[in-house]
Amino acid sequence: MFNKETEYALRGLVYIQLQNFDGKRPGIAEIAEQIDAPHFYTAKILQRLVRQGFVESQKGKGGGFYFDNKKPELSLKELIIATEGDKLFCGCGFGLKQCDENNPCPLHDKYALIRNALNKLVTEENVQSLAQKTMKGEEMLSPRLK
Amino acid sequence: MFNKETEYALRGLVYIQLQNFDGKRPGIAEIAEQIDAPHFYTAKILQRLVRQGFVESQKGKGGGFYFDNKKPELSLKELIIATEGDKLFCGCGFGLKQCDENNPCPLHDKYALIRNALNKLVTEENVQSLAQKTMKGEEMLSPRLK
DNA sequence: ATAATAAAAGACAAAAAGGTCTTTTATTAT
DNA sequence: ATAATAAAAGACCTTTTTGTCTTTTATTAT
Repeated sequence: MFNKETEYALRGLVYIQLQNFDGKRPGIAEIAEQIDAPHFYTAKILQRLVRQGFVESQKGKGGGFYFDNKKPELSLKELIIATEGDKLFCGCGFGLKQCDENNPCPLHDKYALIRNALNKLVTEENVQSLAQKTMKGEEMLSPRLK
Repeated sequence: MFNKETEYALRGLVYIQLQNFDGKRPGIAEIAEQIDAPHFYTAKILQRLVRQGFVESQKGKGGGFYFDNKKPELSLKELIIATEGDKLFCGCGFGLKQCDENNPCPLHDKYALIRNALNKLVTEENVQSLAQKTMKGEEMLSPRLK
């Protein structure tokens, strides 16, 4: 469904938030290892997210990544649109440039229902809500990490 | 959602079925033009589908592509799995190798609902049912083609 | 038989996605 | 001040996806 970049970004950010809850600011090496993602690629992805203002970072000793509590929660939709665009949320299942109720592809009616459900999911859920689930329950960020 | 290969395969096969209903067997050039897809790439994709037995072809004068009426209808699920694998139907939204009810990622519960709905859609719908919709109604295969 | 036709096969290439690594810059504890 | 630390920047590479084109093979109408 999502591409690798989105998957690593999702897992990475949730891990950062999870550590933040605990008063810690994890570094790249720790993050990549814990979410089972390629070290340098994860670094590159997080750098982009920092530049876009989705997450903050601190250089130097004791540095790492963290969320600015003054900023609103980061919805999955914002994040996904930033990493892979909005095709998933607006695009036609058949790949038509123009496809809507008035000019539907043969898949439109049923596909639109699923697309709407997906929209709802990524609008409602955010990095913080997912981190909370991981903290409270059995949810996990990698096969190794509880 | 789907990759280009899947999109072209879907549109191409529905167009073939649509023409078959009309007693015709369209050739590559016609198909590619009508579904607004790259000529040679469409050819390559259809060749693969022929080799896999999803659709039939006839070389030489008067040749073209057609469906074998003796074969069962071609579900979208079979087709999609052939073109891009089953990640969409089994994979974890977070990209975890192992993620299920017992060992869920933080997105699992809500994501599984959507994945199931998608499964239902592609299991119920098939190339023939989509072609019928296109024939009867306002559904279209390309912005140009009704 | 022959010519015309149309798919099959496969080489090739551009673009995008995914990934690695080194160097630079900023920060901070000492 | 300095050394250690950690992110930022950016060059570079590999693989996959997407796309193009030429040559070959099969079929059929004549």
